[in-house]
Amino acid sequence: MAQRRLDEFSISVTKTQEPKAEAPPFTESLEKERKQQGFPPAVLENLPPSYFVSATYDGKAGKVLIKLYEPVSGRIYFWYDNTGHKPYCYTNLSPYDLEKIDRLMKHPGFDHFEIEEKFDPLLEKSVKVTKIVAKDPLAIGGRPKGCIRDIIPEDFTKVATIPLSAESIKVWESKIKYYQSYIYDHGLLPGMVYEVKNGDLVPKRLEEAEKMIQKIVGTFKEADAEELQYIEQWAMLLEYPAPKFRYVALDIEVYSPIPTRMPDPREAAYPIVCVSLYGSDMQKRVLLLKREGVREGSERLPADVQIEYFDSEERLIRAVFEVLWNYPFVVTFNGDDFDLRYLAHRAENHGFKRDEIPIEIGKRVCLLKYGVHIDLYKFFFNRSIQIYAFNNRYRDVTLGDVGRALVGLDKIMLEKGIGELTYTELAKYCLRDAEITYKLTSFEDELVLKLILALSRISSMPMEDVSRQGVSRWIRNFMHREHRRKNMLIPNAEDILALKGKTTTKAIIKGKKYKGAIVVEPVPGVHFYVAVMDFPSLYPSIIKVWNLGYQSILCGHTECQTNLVPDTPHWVCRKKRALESLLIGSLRDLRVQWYKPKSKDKALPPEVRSWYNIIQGALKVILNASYGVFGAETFDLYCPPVAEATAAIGRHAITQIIKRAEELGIQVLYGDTDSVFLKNPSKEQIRELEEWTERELKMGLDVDKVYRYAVFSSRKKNYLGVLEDGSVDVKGLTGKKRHIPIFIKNAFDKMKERLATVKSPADFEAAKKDIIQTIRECYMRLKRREWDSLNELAFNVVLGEEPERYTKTTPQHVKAARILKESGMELKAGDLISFVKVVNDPHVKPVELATKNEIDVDKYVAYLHSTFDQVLDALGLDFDEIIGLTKLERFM
DNA sequence: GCGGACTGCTTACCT
DNA sequence: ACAGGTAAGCAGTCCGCG
Repeated sequence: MAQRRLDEFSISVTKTQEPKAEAPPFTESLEKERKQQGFPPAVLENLPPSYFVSATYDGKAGKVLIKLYEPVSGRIYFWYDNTGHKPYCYTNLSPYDLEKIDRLMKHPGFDHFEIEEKFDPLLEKSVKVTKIVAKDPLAIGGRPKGCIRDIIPEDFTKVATIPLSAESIKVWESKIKYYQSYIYDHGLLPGMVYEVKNGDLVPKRLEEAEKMIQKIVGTFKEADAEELQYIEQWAMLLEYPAPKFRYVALDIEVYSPIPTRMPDPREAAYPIVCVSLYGSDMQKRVLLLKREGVREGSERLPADVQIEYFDSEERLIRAVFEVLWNYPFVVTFNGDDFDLRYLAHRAENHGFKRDEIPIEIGKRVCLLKYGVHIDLYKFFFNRSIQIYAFNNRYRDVTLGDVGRALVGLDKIMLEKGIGELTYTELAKYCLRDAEITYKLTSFEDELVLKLILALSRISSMPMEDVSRQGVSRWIRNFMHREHRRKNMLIPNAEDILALKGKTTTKAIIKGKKYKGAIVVEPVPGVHFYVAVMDFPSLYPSIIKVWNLGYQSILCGHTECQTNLVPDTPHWVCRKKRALESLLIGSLRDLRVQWYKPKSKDKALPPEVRSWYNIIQGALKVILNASYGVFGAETFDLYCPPVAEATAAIGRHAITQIIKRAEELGIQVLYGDTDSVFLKNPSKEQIRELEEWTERELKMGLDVDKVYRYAVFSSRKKNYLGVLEDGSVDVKGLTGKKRHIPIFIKNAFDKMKERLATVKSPADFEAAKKDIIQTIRECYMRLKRREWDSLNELAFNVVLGEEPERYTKTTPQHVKAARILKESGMELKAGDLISFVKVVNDPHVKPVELATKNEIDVDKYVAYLHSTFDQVLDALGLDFDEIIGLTKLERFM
């Protein structure tokens, strides 16, 4: 019932009668109109419910600027700070001392001092600090020299009346982006709904969402008051509805005299010959530059595509800019480094005035003066997004691969260079790229934008930042937000490290900082009925249950020193909850107890399920990284003993489970980090194990899945399991690695399909025969050189670095890359190298350059051998025997 | 000069 | 710029070998 009301309500607030603010075709009158209206868009005294989508510091105005997206009109409105908030940092020097620092007092950006009482989480007590308030953010930090944050420790040691070490002079919070600091101080929530009333920015309260939040909070019966507070806070961020977005996908094509070379966007030396725009209002436009000697082309484009020819490039660019002044969201694939950068520089080359260019060029990003630019390349490149949000469905971060994997749409292959295409060929090619970019944004009900919105809410970051930065920044920012909310000083990384930096365990891998998880030696063979039990989000659970955080680990109380982390000398505070423990713990609880199950609940309307699915995905990404960040030097709250303690407790937990399972008479076949694979356990045994874990470890242990049967070799992280429904899990086997030749992969997949049909031990005999057949066939085809194309034999390996930067060794793919480079190919880190193994000297060759006869067939047979060995061992088969038989046959 | 044992580098994977 | 653990293949080194 409540669910339904939520839905109705979201309609009345955000349902945008399909925003109809159409992208107007280029007209000079429209541009005039815009100028008359004035830019930025009129700051209204009153604005209907709108989404906080972006924030920045406007240097000209000297104020924070917040961009609000109003979904009914589909427009962006600007709101400028009217509270007089100013940038600042803290120090432990008194104003009296600070006044002695000449360079500070005379600094043009210095404003005034204030004295504040803050809680110092490392000293575990309240302290008086001086707030140094500045006129502009760059005065605090950001300029290479002469910033307030550097001046203080540099100069005070000289003027101090008593000798002081530089380390004892502290400056805090000087590296926080000003608009973030503003967001935290005003308790603003990016991604949420606001109104402007009499010029003030005020949160919009949505009754139905609020009711839902209370309902959710009510289901957490075991949480204490402090935990409930956090659960409620998160639930608010996650329950408020998302808008329908109005956006346009943009892609440009540039003429290049050398077809294989990408034109440099910083020089923008060549003309932009085509721009495609694909809008959420279903506008599809292709803007083409008229050039001499280019033919029309015979193909036709779909009727709903609007083709526009331009005599001058300048007018074409103006038409594109009109669109960039119009849409609230502009989506590109690599627009930061190419499309927008090129457009902006090309416009400069044409003599456009600065305020005619709607693009703000940064070092690594390109933002829009009006709307929000989302660069999907940056977003999909994010490893956490790739793995956890999209389950590794795409492997290369290219428009073609991501498009193929997520929306079933590939790039158009070109046989010629851009300069040699006819107008229609060029239009088609360019439009397809914009179409893929558009569909990557629109698919599954605008999943990508909604995911970014959800992450923006969780992390308190503008959508642009959240889509470009990594998970450690998201986590850092919500932790910073909570420090400010609780009036805690945000500690400096070096202070945390100096006080709590030591690790004590020894990593198995050379060069790592501490010991990680346990992997159980598998029991080789085929096992029927295998139940996999695991701890749902083990590490976040540990952080919650054990109260882990930089404050609580190795705390100052002697009474807590007996609360030891197993396998380490570290102790954990018993008196006060750590922020991280509360934040991560409450997020975990919400995902496990509410969003994950509800996203699959058929009783809920599909829109709610789909939103919940996005939320649980966003939470998954964050939770999966929430332990790792403590062990990452680049994380602002880096605290190695917290990471070490988490892993140690994890080892303890799985060890206890294994011990208990064996005591219950269950055979443990395998286990990794947070899971145990149990051979044919009874219902009672499972229940006992669950109950024991809950009671003794205070953590949940669930049956994650049940394999009809599983195949283990003696290798860890290598197995194959067939589920009840016949689907097959393949983990770590060479046959699924992406670098292996398709030729071998196909044979492996054939075996996999055959294994999926095996239901009982008796079925195995027939399956084995078929598998033998498959292998023999593959072997014979190799020996007889019967493959369709050399591509089938190509290994595909990613170049981790520029080819020249391999100095220690020269791996095969680098050899191939260097050969390619000699033949004029441009190669950089991240490129995929396809090569085959050949008989003659360097023993590798890029596929493009190789011929059939030089293939080293024996190398491929050896590879086939090792790929299949991982499974054959367990099935009691022997590769050599399989091959040997065929040799015998040939003999007879 | 060559092969085997060994270490280290690199990539791709697992949780 | 989340962590550590594992597999595999190859490059490079060292050592013994009349």
